[in-house]
Amino acid sequence: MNKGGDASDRAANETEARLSRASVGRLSLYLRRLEILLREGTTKVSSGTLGEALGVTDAQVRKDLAYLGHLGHPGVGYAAPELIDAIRRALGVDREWLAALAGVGNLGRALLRYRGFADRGFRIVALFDADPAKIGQRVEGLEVHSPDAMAELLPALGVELGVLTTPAESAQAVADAMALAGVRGLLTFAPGVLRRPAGVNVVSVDLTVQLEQLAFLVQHGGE
Amino acid sequence: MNKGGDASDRAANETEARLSRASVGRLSLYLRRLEILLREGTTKVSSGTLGEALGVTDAQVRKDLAYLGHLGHPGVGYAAPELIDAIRRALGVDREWLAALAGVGNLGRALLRYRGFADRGFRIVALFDADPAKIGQRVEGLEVHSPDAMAELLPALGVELGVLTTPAESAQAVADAMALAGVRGLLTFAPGVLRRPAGVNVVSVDLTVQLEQLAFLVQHGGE
DNA sequence: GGATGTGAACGACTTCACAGCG
DNA sequence: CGCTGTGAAGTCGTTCACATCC
Repeated sequence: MNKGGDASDRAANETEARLSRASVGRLSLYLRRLEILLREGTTKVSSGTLGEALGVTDAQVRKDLAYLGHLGHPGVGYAAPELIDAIRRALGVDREWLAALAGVGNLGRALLRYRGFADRGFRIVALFDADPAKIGQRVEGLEVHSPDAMAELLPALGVELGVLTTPAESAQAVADAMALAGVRGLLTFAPGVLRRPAGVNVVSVDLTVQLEQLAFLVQHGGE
Repeated sequence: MNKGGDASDRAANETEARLSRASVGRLSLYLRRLEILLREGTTKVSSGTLGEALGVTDAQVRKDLAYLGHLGHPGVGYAAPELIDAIRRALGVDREWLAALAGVGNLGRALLRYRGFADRGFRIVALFDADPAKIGQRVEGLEVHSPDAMAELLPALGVELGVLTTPAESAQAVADAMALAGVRGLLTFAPGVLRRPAGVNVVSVDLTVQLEQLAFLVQHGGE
Protein backbone atom coordinates (compact mmCIF):
# COMPACT_ATOMS: atom_id res chain seq x y z
CA MET A 1 0.00 0.00 0.00
CA ASN A 2 1.08 3.56 -0.63
CA LYS A 3 3.70 2.96 -3.26
CA GLY A 4 4.60 6.13 -5.04
CA GLY A 5 2.31 8.44 -3.22
CA ASP A 6 2.71 12.15 -2.85
CA ALA A 7 6.42 11.89 -2.10
CA SER A 8 7.71 15.35 -1.32
CA ASP A 9 11.06 14.23 -2.60
CA ARG A 10 13.82 16.61 -3.47
CA ALA A 11 15.67 15.83 -6.67
CA ALA A 12 16.23 12.22 -5.72
CA ASN A 13 18.62 11.51 -8.52
CA GLU A 14 21.07 8.81 -7.50
CA THR A 15 19.89 6.20 -5.09
CA GLU A 16 16.52 5.59 -6.64
CA ALA A 17 16.26 1.86 -7.14
CA ARG A 18 14.90 0.03 -4.13
CA LEU A 19 17.46 -1.13 -1.64
CA SER A 20 16.27 -4.17 0.27
CA ARG A 21 16.59 -4.20 4.01
CA ALA A 22 19.19 -6.90 3.82
CA SER A 23 21.21 -4.90 1.32
CA VAL A 24 21.23 -1.88 3.58
CA GLY A 25 22.50 -4.01 6.43
CA ARG A 26 25.31 -5.31 4.27
CA LEU A 27 26.24 -1.82 3.15
CA SER A 28 26.84 -1.02 6.81
CA LEU A 29 29.19 -3.94 7.05
CA TYR A 30 31.02 -3.03 3.86
CA LEU A 31 31.42 0.48 5.15
CA ARG A 32 33.04 -0.60 8.37
CA ARG A 33 35.27 -3.07 6.63
CA LEU A 34 36.35 -0.46 4.10
CA GLU A 35 37.18 2.03 6.81
CA ILE A 36 39.42 -0.53 8.45
CA LEU A 37 41.08 -1.45 5.18
CA LEU A 38 41.67 2.19 4.31
CA ARG A 39 43.19 2.86 7.72
CA GLU A 40 45.55 -0.02 7.03
CA GLY A 41 46.56 1.56 3.76
CA THR A 42 44.49 -0.42 1.27
CA THR A 43 42.96 1.89 -1.30
CA LYS A 44 41.69 -0.60 -3.86
CA VAL A 45 39.44 -3.53 -3.17
CA SER A 46 37.63 -6.11 -5.27
CA SER A 47 34.18 -7.53 -4.63
CA GLY A 48 35.78 -10.86 -3.78
CA THR A 49 38.11 -9.61 -1.09
CA LEU A 50 35.51 -7.28 0.39
CA GLY A 51 32.93 -10.00 0.70
CA GLU A 52 35.25 -12.70 1.91
CA ALA A 53 35.68 -11.43 5.45
CA LEU A 54 31.97 -10.87 5.78
CA GLY A 55 30.75 -14.16 4.41
CA VAL A 56 29.15 -12.60 1.35
CA THR A 57 29.66 -13.79 -2.22
CA ASP A 58 31.37 -11.56 -4.72
CA ALA A 59 28.26 -11.39 -6.89
CA GLN A 60 26.23 -10.22 -3.93
CA VAL A 61 28.72 -7.50 -3.17
CA ARG A 62 28.60 -6.26 -6.75
CA LYS A 63 24.81 -6.27 -6.80
CA ASP A 64 24.70 -4.28 -3.59
CA LEU A 65 27.25 -1.76 -4.77
CA ALA A 66 25.65 -1.40 -8.17
CA TYR A 67 22.76 0.39 -6.50
CA LEU A 68 25.11 3.23 -5.63
CA GLY A 69 26.00 3.86 -9.25
CA HIS A 70 28.89 2.76 -11.41
CA LEU A 71 31.68 2.93 -8.92
CA GLY A 72 33.65 -0.13 -9.92
CA HIS A 73 36.56 -0.15 -12.31
CA PRO A 74 36.56 -3.33 -14.39
CA GLY A 75 39.79 -5.23 -14.07
CA VAL A 76 40.77 -3.20 -11.04
CA GLY A 77 38.09 -3.14 -8.38
CA TYR A 78 36.69 -0.31 -6.30
CA ALA A 79 38.51 2.72 -4.92
CA ALA A 80 38.05 2.59 -1.16
CA PRO A 81 37.73 6.31 -0.41
CA GLU A 82 35.25 6.82 -3.23
CA LEU A 83 33.23 3.82 -2.14
CA ILE A 84 33.20 4.91 1.49
CA ASP A 85 31.82 8.28 0.52
CA ALA A 86 29.14 6.75 -1.67
CA ILE A 87 27.98 4.33 1.02
CA ARG A 88 27.96 7.06 3.64
CA ARG A 89 25.78 9.19 1.43
CA ALA A 90 23.43 6.35 0.60
CA LEU A 91 23.02 5.39 4.25
CA GLY A 92 22.60 8.99 5.31
CA VAL A 93 25.54 8.94 7.69
CA ASP A 94 27.31 11.74 5.89
CA ARG A 95 25.63 14.18 8.23
CA GLU A 96 24.69 14.55 11.87
CA TRP A 97 21.43 13.21 13.31
CA LEU A 98 19.92 14.58 16.47
CA ALA A 99 18.17 12.09 18.69
CA ALA A 100 16.19 11.98 21.90
CA LEU A 101 16.26 9.08 24.32
CA ALA A 102 13.26 8.03 26.37
CA GLY A 103 13.64 5.71 29.33
CA VAL A 104 16.70 6.51 31.40
CA GLY A 105 17.14 3.09 32.96
CA ASN A 106 20.09 0.73 32.82
CA LEU A 107 19.97 0.21 29.11
CA GLY A 108 19.32 3.87 28.39
CA ARG A 109 22.35 4.90 30.43
CA ALA A 110 24.51 2.32 28.76
CA LEU A 111 23.52 3.57 25.33
CA LEU A 112 24.22 7.15 26.36
CA ARG A 113 27.79 6.17 27.06
CA TYR A 114 28.06 4.04 23.97
CA ARG A 115 30.67 5.32 21.57
CA GLY A 116 29.12 3.85 18.46
CA PHE A 117 26.38 6.44 18.39
CA ALA A 118 28.61 9.48 18.38
CA ASP A 119 31.06 7.83 16.01
CA ARG A 120 28.36 7.57 13.37
CA GLY A 121 27.11 11.08 13.84
CA PHE A 122 24.14 10.30 16.06
CA ARG A 123 23.97 12.84 18.86
CA ILE A 124 21.59 12.36 21.74
CA VAL A 125 20.49 15.81 22.82
CA ALA A 126 17.47 15.21 25.05
CA LEU A 127 16.41 12.73 27.73
CA PHE A 128 12.95 11.81 28.91
CA ASP A 129 11.62 9.61 31.67
CA ALA A 130 8.23 9.25 33.29
CA ASP A 131 9.67 8.59 36.75
CA PRO A 132 9.28 11.80 38.80
CA ALA A 133 12.34 10.87 40.83
CA LYS A 134 14.47 11.02 37.69
CA ILE A 135 13.06 14.19 36.21
CA GLY A 136 15.42 17.06 36.76
CA GLN A 137 18.45 14.81 37.30
CA ARG A 138 21.43 15.18 35.02
CA VAL A 139 22.76 12.12 33.24
CA GLU A 140 25.85 12.37 31.10
CA GLY A 141 25.47 16.11 31.06
CA LEU A 142 21.86 16.10 29.98
CA GLU A 143 18.81 16.95 32.04
CA VAL A 144 16.03 14.40 32.27
CA HIS A 145 12.68 15.87 31.21
CA SER A 146 9.11 14.80 31.69
CA PRO A 147 7.56 13.18 28.61
CA ASP A 148 5.08 16.05 28.61
CA ALA A 149 7.88 18.33 27.51
CA MET A 150 8.44 16.46 24.25
CA ALA A 151 5.98 18.42 22.17
CA GLU A 152 7.79 21.62 22.99
CA LEU A 153 11.40 20.50 23.26
CA LEU A 154 11.86 18.17 20.31
CA PRO A 155 10.85 20.59 17.58
CA ALA A 156 12.84 23.35 19.26
CA LEU A 157 15.98 21.25 19.26
CA GLY A 158 15.38 19.88 15.79
CA VAL A 159 15.34 16.28 16.94
CA GLU A 160 14.63 13.80 14.15
CA LEU A 161 15.22 10.43 15.79
CA GLY A 162 14.08 8.76 18.97
CA VAL A 163 15.63 5.95 20.99
CA LEU A 164 13.20 3.98 23.13
CA THR A 165 14.52 2.19 26.19
CA THR A 166 11.32 2.33 28.16
CA PRO A 167 9.43 -0.65 29.55
CA ALA A 168 7.27 -2.43 27.00
CA GLU A 169 4.08 -1.04 28.50
CA SER A 170 4.93 2.59 27.83
CA ALA A 171 6.72 2.17 24.51
CA GLN A 172 3.69 2.70 22.32
CA ALA A 173 2.57 5.87 24.11
CA VAL A 174 6.06 7.34 23.95
CA ALA A 175 6.36 6.42 20.28
CA ASP A 176 3.10 8.17 19.52
CA ALA A 177 4.13 11.25 21.49
CA MET A 178 7.45 11.41 19.69
CA ALA A 179 5.72 11.12 16.35
CA LEU A 180 3.50 14.04 17.26
CA ALA A 181 6.59 16.00 18.19
CA GLY A 182 7.95 15.54 14.70
CA VAL A 183 10.30 12.60 15.15
CA ARG A 184 10.72 10.65 11.93
CA GLY A 185 12.56 7.55 13.03
CA LEU A 186 12.54 5.33 16.09
CA LEU A 187 15.03 2.79 17.38
CA THR A 188 13.19 0.75 19.97
CA PHE A 189 14.58 -1.73 22.45
CA ALA A 190 11.24 -2.43 24.04
CA PRO A 191 10.19 -6.03 23.55
CA GLY A 192 7.09 -6.49 21.43
CA VAL A 193 5.75 -5.02 18.26
CA LEU A 194 5.23 -1.30 17.91
CA ARG A 195 2.35 0.01 15.85
CA ARG A 196 4.13 2.57 13.75
CA PRO A 197 2.75 6.06 13.79
CA ALA A 198 2.16 7.49 10.32
CA GLY A 199 5.26 8.85 8.69
CA VAL A 200 7.60 7.30 11.20
CA ASN A 201 10.13 4.56 10.52
CA VAL A 202 10.80 2.00 13.18
CA VAL A 203 13.76 -0.28 13.72
CA SER A 204 13.33 -2.73 16.53
CA VAL A 205 16.04 -4.42 18.55
CA ASP A 206 14.20 -7.04 20.52
CA LEU A 207 16.62 -8.82 22.80
CA THR A 208 14.10 -11.43 23.80
CA VAL A 209 13.64 -12.44 20.19
CA GLN A 210 17.39 -12.64 19.67
CA LEU A 211 17.85 -14.75 22.76
CA GLU A 212 15.17 -17.17 21.69
CA GLN A 213 16.66 -17.28 18.24
CA LEU A 214 19.93 -18.36 19.81
CA ALA A 215 18.33 -20.93 22.07
CA PHE A 216 16.57 -22.40 19.06
CA LEU A 217 19.73 -22.64 17.01
CA VAL A 218 21.67 -24.30 19.80
CA GLN A 219 18.85 -26.63 20.70
CA HIS A 220 18.44 -27.86 17.15
CA GLY A 221 22.11 -28.14 16.42
CA GLY A 222 22.07 -25.59 13.63
CA GLU A 223 25.71 -26.37 12.84
CA MET B 1 25.39 -30.35 7.58
CA ASN B 2 24.94 -32.55 10.60
CA LYS B 3 21.29 -33.38 10.17
CA GLY B 4 20.49 -36.36 12.24
CA GLY B 5 23.98 -37.03 13.44
CA ASP B 6 24.75 -38.38 16.84
CA ALA B 7 22.08 -36.16 18.36
CA SER B 8 21.67 -37.08 21.97
CA ASP B 9 18.08 -36.12 21.44
CA ARG B 10 15.29 -37.33 23.56
CA ALA B 11 12.42 -38.54 21.41
CA ALA B 12 12.70 -35.63 18.98
CA ASN B 13 9.52 -36.47 17.21
CA GLU B 14 7.76 -33.20 16.51
CA THR B 15 9.84 -30.25 15.42
CA GLU B 16 11.71 -31.84 12.59
CA ALA B 17 10.95 -29.79 9.49
CA ARG B 18 13.24 -26.83 8.90
CA LEU B 19 12.23 -23.62 10.58
CA SER B 20 13.49 -20.54 8.76
CA ARG B 21 15.17 -17.81 10.74
CA ALA B 22 12.29 -15.46 10.09
CA SER B 23 9.82 -18.06 11.30
CA VAL B 24 11.68 -18.49 14.54
CA GLY B 25 11.62 -14.74 15.11
CA ARG B 26 7.89 -14.69 14.57
CA LEU B 27 7.38 -17.60 16.95
CA SER B 28 8.95 -15.43 19.62
CA LEU B 29 6.46 -12.70 18.90
CA TYR B 30 3.52 -15.10 18.89
CA LEU B 31 4.68 -16.47 22.19
CA ARG B 32 4.78 -13.10 23.87
CA ARG B 33 1.45 -12.10 22.43
CA LEU B 34 -0.13 -15.36 23.55
CA GLU B 35 1.19 -14.95 27.06
CA ILE B 36 -0.42 -11.52 27.26
CA LEU B 37 -3.70 -12.78 25.82
CA LEU B 38 -3.78 -15.68 28.24
CA ARG B 39 -3.09 -13.39 31.17
CA GLU B 40 -6.07 -11.35 30.03
CA GLY B 41 -8.23 -14.44 30.04
CA THR B 42 -8.29 -15.34 26.36
CA THR B 43 -7.82 -19.07 25.91
CA LYS B 44 -8.69 -19.48 22.24
CA VAL B 45 -7.18 -17.57 19.37
CA SER B 46 -7.40 -17.76 15.60
CA SER B 47 -4.56 -17.21 13.15
CA GLY B 48 -6.21 -13.98 12.07
CA THR B 49 -6.43 -12.36 15.47
CA LEU B 50 -2.99 -13.56 16.50
CA GLY B 51 -1.34 -12.15 13.42
CA GLU B 52 -3.25 -8.91 13.31
CA ALA B 53 -1.49 -7.20 16.19
CA LEU B 54 1.88 -8.27 14.83
CA GLY B 55 1.39 -7.31 11.22
CA VAL B 56 1.49 -10.88 9.99
CA THR B 57 -1.05 -12.44 7.64
CA ASP B 58 -3.25 -15.27 8.85
CA ALA B 59 -1.78 -17.65 6.30
CA GLN B 60 1.71 -16.88 7.54
CA VAL B 61 0.70 -17.58 11.11
CA ARG B 62 -0.78 -20.91 10.15
CA LYS B 63 2.32 -21.89 8.17
CA ASP B 64 4.54 -21.03 11.09
CA LEU B 65 2.44 -22.91 13.59
CA ALA B 66 2.05 -25.92 11.34
CA TYR B 67 5.73 -26.68 11.93
CA LEU B 68 4.92 -27.38 15.54
CA GLY B 69 2.45 -30.11 14.70
CA HIS B 70 -1.30 -30.20 14.33
CA LEU B 71 -2.28 -27.86 17.11
CA GLY B 72 -5.13 -26.01 15.45
CA HIS B 73 -8.76 -26.94 15.74
CA PRO B 74 -10.58 -26.25 12.47
CA GLY B 75 -13.52 -23.95 12.95
CA VAL B 76 -12.28 -22.97 16.38
CA GLY B 77 -8.69 -21.81 16.39
CA TYR B 78 -5.80 -22.61 18.68
CA ALA B 79 -5.85 -23.24 22.42
CA ALA B 80 -3.54 -20.65 23.95
CA PRO B 81 -2.01 -22.71 26.76
CA GLU B 82 -1.32 -25.63 24.45
CA LEU B 83 0.20 -23.34 21.86
CA ILE B 84 2.37 -21.56 24.40
CA ASP B 85 3.80 -24.85 25.57
CA ALA B 86 4.50 -26.01 22.05
CA ILE B 87 6.28 -22.79 21.08
CA ARG B 88 8.32 -22.82 24.28
CA ARG B 89 9.44 -26.34 23.55
CA ALA B 90 10.28 -25.56 19.95
CA LEU B 91 12.30 -22.48 20.86
CA GLY B 92 14.04 -24.27 23.68
CA VAL B 93 12.86 -21.87 26.35
CA ASP B 94 11.14 -24.58 28.33
CA ARG B 95 14.30 -25.04 30.32
CA GLU B 96 17.07 -22.98 31.89
CA TRP B 97 20.15 -21.86 29.98
CA LEU B 98 23.38 -20.97 31.74
CA ALA B 99 25.35 -18.14 30.21
CA ALA B 100 28.62 -16.31 30.70
CA LEU B 101 29.12 -12.64 29.94
CA ALA B 102 32.39 -11.22 28.70
CA GLY B 103 33.05 -7.50 28.76
CA VAL B 104 31.80 -5.88 31.96
CA GLY B 105 31.42 -2.36 30.57
CA ASN B 106 28.36 -0.16 30.39
CA LEU B 107 26.43 -2.41 28.11
CA GLY B 108 27.45 -5.56 29.95
CA ARG B 109 26.27 -4.13 33.26
CA ALA B 110 22.99 -3.00 31.73
CA LEU B 111 22.37 -6.47 30.37
CA LEU B 112 23.17 -8.02 33.73
CA ARG B 113 20.36 -6.02 35.27
CA TYR B 114 18.03 -6.67 32.37
CA ARG B 115 14.95 -8.58 33.40
CA GLY B 116 14.27 -10.09 30.00
CA PHE B 117 17.12 -12.56 30.38
CA ALA B 118 15.99 -14.09 33.62
CA ASP B 119 12.35 -14.04 32.55
CA ARG B 120 13.15 -16.33 29.66
CA GLY B 121 15.26 -18.67 31.70
CA PHE B 122 18.65 -17.32 30.72
CA ARG B 123 20.86 -17.16 33.80
CA ILE B 124 24.19 -15.40 33.69
CA VAL B 125 26.47 -17.25 36.06
CA ALA B 126 29.95 -16.00 35.20
CA LEU B 127 31.63 -12.72 34.27
CA PHE B 128 34.87 -12.10 32.42
CA ASP B 129 36.85 -9.01 31.61
CA ALA B 130 40.39 -8.44 30.41
CA ASP B 131 40.83 -5.26 32.44
CA PRO B 132 42.99 -6.11 35.50
CA ALA B 133 41.26 -3.33 37.44
CA LYS B 134 37.95 -5.11 37.08
CA ILE B 135 39.11 -8.63 37.80
CA GLY B 136 38.14 -9.62 41.31
CA GLN B 137 35.39 -7.01 41.56
CA ARG B 138 31.86 -8.13 42.23
CA VAL B 139 29.10 -6.97 39.90
CA GLU B 140 25.52 -7.88 40.59
CA GLY B 141 26.70 -10.53 42.98
CA LEU B 142 29.12 -12.15 40.55
CA GLU B 143 32.88 -12.02 40.60
CA VAL B 144 34.69 -10.79 37.50
CA HIS B 145 37.24 -13.31 36.28
CA SER B 146 40.17 -13.13 33.92
CA PRO B 147 39.47 -14.54 30.47
CA ASP B 148 42.20 -17.08 31.18
CA ALA B 149 39.86 -18.72 33.65
CA MET B 150 37.28 -19.57 31.01
CA ALA B 151 38.70 -22.94 30.04
CA GLU B 152 38.40 -24.11 33.61
CA LEU B 153 35.30 -22.31 34.84
CA LEU B 154 32.84 -22.67 31.99
CA PRO B 155 32.84 -26.45 31.77
CA ALA B 156 32.73 -26.68 35.55
CA LEU B 157 29.65 -24.49 35.71
CA GLY B 158 28.01 -26.12 32.73
CA VAL B 159 27.79 -22.88 30.77
CA GLU B 160 26.33 -23.31 27.29
CA LEU B 161 25.89 -19.74 26.07
CA GLY B 162 28.06 -16.67 25.93
CA VAL B 163 27.16 -12.99 25.77
CA LEU B 164 29.80 -10.75 24.24
CA THR B 165 29.87 -7.10 25.20
CA THR B 166 33.56 -6.58 24.64
CA PRO B 167 35.12 -4.05 22.28
CA ALA B 168 35.15 -5.13 18.66
CA GLU B 169 38.90 -5.79 18.73
CA SER B 170 38.71 -8.52 21.36
CA ALA B 171 35.41 -10.10 20.33
CA GLN B 172 36.90 -12.71 18.02
CA ALA B 173 39.49 -13.88 20.53
CA VAL B 174 36.90 -14.17 23.28
CA ALA B 175 34.54 -16.02 20.96
CA ASP B 176 37.24 -18.52 20.11
CA ALA B 177 38.16 -18.99 23.76
CA MET B 178 34.54 -19.56 24.70
CA ALA B 179 34.15 -22.08 21.93
CA LEU B 180 37.15 -23.97 23.27
CA ALA B 181 35.55 -23.92 26.69
CA GLY B 182 32.52 -25.71 25.34
CA VAL B 183 30.13 -22.83 24.73
CA ARG B 184 27.63 -23.65 21.98
CA GLY B 185 25.95 -20.33 21.31
CA LEU B 186 27.03 -16.70 21.31
CA LEU B 187 25.04 -13.50 21.47
CA THR B 188 27.40 -10.76 20.42
CA PHE B 189 26.94 -7.02 20.65
CA ALA B 190 30.35 -6.24 19.23
CA PRO B 191 30.12 -4.38 15.94
CA GLY B 192 31.44 -6.27 12.96
CA VAL B 193 31.27 -9.80 11.69
CA LEU B 194 32.38 -12.69 13.84
CA ARG B 195 34.01 -15.70 12.24
CA ARG B 196 32.06 -18.47 13.88
CA PRO B 197 34.06 -21.15 15.61
CA ALA B 198 33.09 -24.66 14.55
CA GLY B 199 30.04 -25.98 16.30
CA VAL B 200 29.03 -22.61 17.69
CA ASN B 201 25.94 -20.64 16.74
CA VAL B 202 26.15 -16.88 16.64
CA VAL B 203 23.45 -14.25 16.86
CA SER B 204 24.68 -10.74 16.35
CA VAL B 205 23.09 -7.55 17.57
CA ASP B 206 25.00 -4.84 15.79
CA LEU B 207 23.76 -1.45 16.96
CA THR B 208 25.72 0.40 14.33
CA VAL B 209 24.00 -1.53 11.59
CA GLN B 210 20.60 -0.87 13.14
CA LEU B 211 21.30 2.83 13.44
CA GLU B 212 22.36 3.08 9.84
CA GLN B 213 19.33 1.10 8.81
CA LEU B 214 17.19 3.70 10.54
CA ALA B 215 19.06 6.64 9.05
CA PHE B 216 18.61 5.11 5.62
CA LEU B 217 14.88 4.61 6.06
CA VAL B 218 14.32 8.13 7.30
CA GLN B 219 16.52 9.66 4.65
CA HIS B 220 14.72 7.89 1.85
CA GLY B 221 11.29 8.46 3.22
CA GLY B 222 10.51 4.76 3.53
CA GLU B 223 6.96 5.69 4.57
C1' DG C 1 43.97 -11.23 -17.72
C1' DG C 2 41.18 -9.54 -14.14
C1' DA C 3 37.25 -7.66 -12.27
C1' DT C 4 32.84 -5.25 -13.07
C1' DG C 5 27.70 -5.08 -14.13
C1' DT C 6 23.72 -7.63 -15.18
C1' DG C 7 20.19 -10.76 -17.39
C1' DA C 8 18.80 -15.45 -16.42
C1' DA C 9 18.35 -19.40 -13.39
C1' DC C 10 17.63 -20.67 -9.01
C1' DG C 11 15.97 -20.95 -4.36
C1' DA C 12 13.56 -19.30 -0.32
C1' DC C 13 9.88 -17.25 1.70
C1' DT C 14 5.05 -15.36 1.39
C1' DT C 15 0.43 -15.12 -0.17
C1' DC C 16 -3.47 -17.27 -2.41
C1' DA C 17 -7.08 -20.27 -2.51
C1' DC C 18 -9.44 -24.11 -1.39
C1' DA C 19 -10.42 -28.89 0.39
C1' DG C 20 -11.59 -30.75 4.74
C1' DC C 21 -12.89 -31.04 9.39
C1' DG C 22 -15.30 -29.87 13.69
C1' DC D 1 -20.40 -22.05 8.78
C1' DG D 2 -15.57 -20.82 10.51
C1' DC D 3 -11.04 -21.78 10.65
C1' DT D 4 -7.26 -24.92 9.91
C1' DG D 5 -3.62 -27.12 6.97
C1' DT D 6 -1.46 -27.14 2.62
C1' DG D 7 -0.50 -27.53 -2.46
C1' DA D 8 0.07 -24.04 -6.04
C1' DA D 9 1.22 -19.56 -7.51
C1' DG D 10 3.64 -15.58 -6.81
C1' DT D 11 7.29 -12.56 -5.07
C1' DC D 12 11.63 -11.39 -3.54
C1' DG D 13 16.44 -12.02 -2.91
C1' DT D 14 20.68 -14.65 -4.11
C1' DT D 15 23.82 -17.04 -7.14
C1' DC D 16 25.43 -18.13 -11.80
C1' DA D 17 27.50 -17.06 -15.88
C1' DC D 18 29.05 -14.24 -19.26
C1' DA D 19 29.52 -10.09 -22.23
C1' DT D 20 32.15 -6.01 -21.44
C1' DC D 21 35.68 -2.88 -20.42
C1' DC D 22 40.36 -1.31 -18.58
